[in-house]
Amino acid sequence: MLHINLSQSDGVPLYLQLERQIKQLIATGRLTAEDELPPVRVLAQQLVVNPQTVVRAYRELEMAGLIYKRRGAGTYVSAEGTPYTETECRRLLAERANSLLVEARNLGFDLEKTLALVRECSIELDRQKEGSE
Amino acid sequence: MLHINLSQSDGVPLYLQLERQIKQLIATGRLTAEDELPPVRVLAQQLVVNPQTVVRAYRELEMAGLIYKRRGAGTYVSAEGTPYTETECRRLLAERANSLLVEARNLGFDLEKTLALVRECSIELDRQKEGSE
DNA sequence: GATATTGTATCGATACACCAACACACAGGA
DNA sequence: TCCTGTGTGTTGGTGTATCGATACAATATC
Repeated sequence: MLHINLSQSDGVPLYLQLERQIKQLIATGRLTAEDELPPVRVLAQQLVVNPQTVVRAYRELEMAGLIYKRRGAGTYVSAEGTPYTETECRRLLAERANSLLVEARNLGFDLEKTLALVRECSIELDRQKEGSE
Repeated sequence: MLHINLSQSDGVPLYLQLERQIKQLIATGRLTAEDELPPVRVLAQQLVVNPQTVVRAYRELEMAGLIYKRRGAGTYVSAEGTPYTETECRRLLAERANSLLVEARNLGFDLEKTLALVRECSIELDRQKEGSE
């Protein structure tokens, strides 16, 4: 069961959110060569999204060379995955952290208040995760 | 001169990015009642975006009661500016925090490591801020 | 071969961003 | 008083992207 979280309200297209998250799973080795991805219908149902949206994400990932598909069989991680380095991970996350911090600051949340919020969200995420496993 | 930054690549619709940032400017008092917003064409040129995109953002903000428009005159911040309640702020930030956490988790960062990163970024932001003031 | 499972193709509704032409408000001169 | 120019927001139309619904085609399994 992949841990993927899609937001309907943040404006980023669903297929793009999905594509990015799968990319990260591959990049960090949580999905490795020859691992099987869920069938489009299954993942679609899990994410409460149209199968075509998953198809779109899979297609983009295939074009990027990260996965390959075999009709009737399934979708698999290809061997050529090029995981991000630790440094790249930090850079990616730092960008997100920065936009969170800027927005928090604009809304009157200081650092400690923001950190507390992140902690709360983390607990909430864990709770959801447990419930679904 | 409003300093607003739109990203063409993060997937969020331009009008929505614009709308959110103006909302924040109002929420934090950088724009206050009766302040005049730039004409749609001017802001559009500044942001290198179509005037209609600004129109869209202004329209949404007007429907939210945050600004009002006078044809031939301009666009102004309305007096009733109550952009966000404390609850709404939390909800907004919680969404950002969630996407950060999901991405962090996917990239192999646990909670504590993520919090440490956020702290670092905050320090870095402060340093930049000092430099530019 | 028959059937289930998987990905694929096509179409429609809606949203986004752009472009061009329009309509209103105001100021200043005839 | 009228006209006209400039500045403002407004309206309608086009192309592309997103997302969904449905029917299709290839492969695996028995």
